[in-house]
Amino acid sequence: MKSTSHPRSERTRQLIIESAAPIFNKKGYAGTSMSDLTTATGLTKGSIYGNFKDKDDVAVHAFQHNIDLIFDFFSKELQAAGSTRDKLLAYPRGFRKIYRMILSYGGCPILNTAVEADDTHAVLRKMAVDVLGKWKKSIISLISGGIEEGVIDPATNAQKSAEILIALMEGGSVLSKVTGEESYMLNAIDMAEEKINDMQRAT
Amino acid sequence: MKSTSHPRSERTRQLIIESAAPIFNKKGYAGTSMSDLTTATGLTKGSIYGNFKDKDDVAVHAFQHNIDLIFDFFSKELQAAGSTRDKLLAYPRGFRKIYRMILSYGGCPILNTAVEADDTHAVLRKMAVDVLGKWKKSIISLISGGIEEGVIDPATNAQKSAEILIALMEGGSVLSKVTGEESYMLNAIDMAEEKINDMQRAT
DNA sequence: CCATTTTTATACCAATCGGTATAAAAAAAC
DNA sequence: GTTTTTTTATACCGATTGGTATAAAAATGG
Repeated sequence: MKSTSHPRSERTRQLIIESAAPIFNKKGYAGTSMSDLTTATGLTKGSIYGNFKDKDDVAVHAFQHNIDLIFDFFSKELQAAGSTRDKLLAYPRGFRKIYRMILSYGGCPILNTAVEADDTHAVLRKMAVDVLGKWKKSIISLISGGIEEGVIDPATNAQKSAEILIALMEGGSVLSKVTGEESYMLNAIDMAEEKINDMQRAT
Repeated sequence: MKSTSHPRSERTRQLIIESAAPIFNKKGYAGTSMSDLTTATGLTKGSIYGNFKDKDDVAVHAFQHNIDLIFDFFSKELQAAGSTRDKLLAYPRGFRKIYRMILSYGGCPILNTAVEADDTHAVLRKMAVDVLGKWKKSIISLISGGIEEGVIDPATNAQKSAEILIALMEGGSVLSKVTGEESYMLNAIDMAEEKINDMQRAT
C-alpha cells in the first residue's frame, strides 16, 4: 500500500473541505468569507492558505466533495438495484431516502451552485454542468439499455425523459427547501416514478 | 388622474430599481455591491441612499419589480385564454414565449432568490415563498374550477398537480440556464402540457 | 425671482474583505 | 536527539465593503 498514515496536512485539508462544504452550500460562494471558514474549522488563515491556493480553491474542492457524496450515494443505490427498470427507479427512490438530509444540508449542491455560478463563476458552473451531464447520460444509458432488452417501450425518448426526470428532482428539491413543504419534493418524486413506470407500457 | 408629472425622486427610484433588478438577479444579493449599482445607474451613493434606506431596501424593491414583471406577463396570458383548460395551459405556453428572455435576464428571479435567500435572507425568502404560494393557489383554483365545470377529471389531485407543474417549470428553467441547453426547458414545458391535457381524460 | 425644501455629489468612516510575510511550532528525516 | 522541512499562528497589507455627514445643486412653492 502507498501510505496508511495520512500526513497531518492531508487530514487538515480534509477537515477544511468537510467544514467548508456545507457552508458554501448554504451561504454561497460570494456569501461565504474566509473568516467563516476559520470559525468553522477552528483553524487560522495561515493554515487554510497553507493548504489551499485561495478561496476559489477551497470552494472548488468543497463543491467536488459535495458532488462525491451525492455520487457515492446514488452509485450504491444503482448497484443494489436489480433490473434496468429498478435502476431507473433508484433515482427517485434514492431521493426519497435522502431528501431530508439534502434539505438540512442547504439544498441540492448541484442546483445551488448552478444558480449562483451560472453568471459569476465559470469554474464552478462547469463543474455543475458536467455532473448534470453525467447524470443525464446515466439515465439515457439505462433507458437505451432497457429498450434493447425489450423491457422499455422503444418509442420512449431517452433524452427527453432524462431531462424531465432531472427537472422534476431538482425543481421539487428547491421548492421544498425554500417553502419548507415536503410535498413539492414528494410529489415530484411520485411523478418521476410514474413517468418511469409508463415507459414500459405501450404508447 | 392623480399626478401625471412624477417628481424627480420617483423617477430616480424607478431608475435605480430597474437597473438593480437584473444585476441582483444575476449576481445575487451577496454578490452585488453598492458600487455595482452606482456603475449601473450612473448615480452616486448619495443619490441611492437618498432614495433607499440601505442595500437591503434596494434588493427588496428590485426583487418585487422582477416579480411584478412576471406576474403582469402571466396575468395577460391568463386573461387572453378562454376556457379553464386553456388558462391552465397558459402557464406552459407563457413560458414557451418568454423563457429565452428570462434566461438572458439571469434566470427565473423566483428560483434565484429562493436558492440564495433560503438560508441567508429571511425577507427575500418570504417574498419568494409568497409568490410561489400565489402561483400554486392560482393553479389549484383553476383545476378546482375545472372539476366543478365538469371539464376536468374529478380524480385530479389539484395540489399535487400544481406542485408538479411548478417543479417542472422551475426545474427546466434553471437547468436550461446553467447548461445552455434549451431542451431542458422545452421538454419540461411539453411534460407540463401533457400533464394538463391528461387531466381531462379519464383515469 | 427669491426662499425653502428636496435631491444629488463629494469626501470620508470603521469594518471587513481576500491575501501574504514571517515567525513559531510541530512533524519528519537523519 | 538534532537538524531539516513542513505546517500553523500572528500580524499585517491594500482594497473594498456598506454606510453617513455635509455641502452643492436642483427642483419646488410662494
